[in-house]
Amino acid sequence: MVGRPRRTDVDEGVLRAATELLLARGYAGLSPDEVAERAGIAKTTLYRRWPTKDHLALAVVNRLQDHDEITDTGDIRRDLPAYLEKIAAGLNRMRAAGRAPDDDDASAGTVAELVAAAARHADVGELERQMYARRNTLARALLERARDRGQLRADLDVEALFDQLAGALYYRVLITGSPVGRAYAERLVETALRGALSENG
Amino acid sequence: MVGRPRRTDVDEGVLRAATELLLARGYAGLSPDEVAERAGIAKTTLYRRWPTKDHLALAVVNRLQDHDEITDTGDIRRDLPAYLEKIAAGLNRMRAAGRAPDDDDASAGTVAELVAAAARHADVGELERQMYARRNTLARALLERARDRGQLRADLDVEALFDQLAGALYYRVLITGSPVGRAYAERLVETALRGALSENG
DNA sequence: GGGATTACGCTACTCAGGTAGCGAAAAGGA
DNA sequence: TCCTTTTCGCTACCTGAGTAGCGTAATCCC
Repeated sequence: MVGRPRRTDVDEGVLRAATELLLARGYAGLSPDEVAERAGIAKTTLYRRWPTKDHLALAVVNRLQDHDEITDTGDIRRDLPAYLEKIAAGLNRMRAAGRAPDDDDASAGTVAELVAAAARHADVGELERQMYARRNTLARALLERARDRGQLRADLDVEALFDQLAGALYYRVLITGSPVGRAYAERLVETALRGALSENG
Repeated sequence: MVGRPRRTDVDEGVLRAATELLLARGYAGLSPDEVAERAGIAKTTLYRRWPTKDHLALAVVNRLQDHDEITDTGDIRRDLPAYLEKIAAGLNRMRAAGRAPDDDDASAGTVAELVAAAARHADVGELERQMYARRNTLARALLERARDRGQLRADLDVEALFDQLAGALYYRVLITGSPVGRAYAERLVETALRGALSENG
């Protein structure tokens, strides 16, 4: 490596400042100018590391993700709602970013902006998908173990099932604005596990 | 009514121009300046009718929705995939807006921008939800008829089921970037109808 | 101790979405 | 006819995201 090295403390300072701003004022309030000022660097330096505000915002959210482990008690009816609730908690945190504590409008806030960011920049989309990938791998493994144990159908379409569960959560947050919580996670799992057909359907 | 009346032909001209731009160049290429110019009006007039670009874009998409009727043959296994396919077709059309015919990257394009627009402006969100409401009502009625016929469980959670089906489509378009089409719609319905549990689960 | 190379900070700039303010035009009502 | 009201078009402006270009600082290599 040749040339002047990057200051190693800049990334952390920037992400700290950006996190504060994003949580306090939401996506619209995340101003690159102000982040640079708070972090004590020049705006051009900021842009050298994160080429757009969208990139910066994703970096912030990525760092905020708790690297949740999955608990596998052996009973899919317990483990699955618990895991969905974790996903929902993450969504609700992002949904709440930048608004007053008593503000319960339907807006999806930061979640929606990140989805749009992924659509605007191919590389942001790529990173975002990697962020989800670990989580999805865990969930898929959970389902596959339950299937191997004989609790779930041998010919179950695991991908479709997981899309349905995670999808319903995102759908409510992004599209309908309905609440997602423990109770809803349980309804979801119950509906998906039992199926919709009647005995003679 | 007093005062100078609005020109009645402006709305149509603007929406025509905006539709052309949105379909040809995508959301980022939908420039209010250019729309106004093409429609032969002043930019300030445009903003008097649609207060932001997001409002304008929603108006365009709303007009593009085909007011699809639902077909109810009496067999939910046929009707449900058919209906999901219609939703998917709408999503794929928006997904394709503004890109080259051979461009099949994962981006959600206009769909994602509309979701973000709903998050940015409460009234846009409200309108968007109304747009979905009619569709959801139809689907819910379809499911309820099937339940009343005895094809679906009497105690089925219709809301959760619909969230799962529609949610999976949106999830793939917005989050994972996977394709949604006829084949996927059928996997989805099959998985949701049969349920995930094994016989002895 | 020189280059070569890369990062930093600064100033100045572009570009797009959106706004302010004003004079003129098109109506209805007295 | 004149007054009020509202729309229209225009010019000028604001704001926030992002860029160009330059002088200077820090490092590696010879």
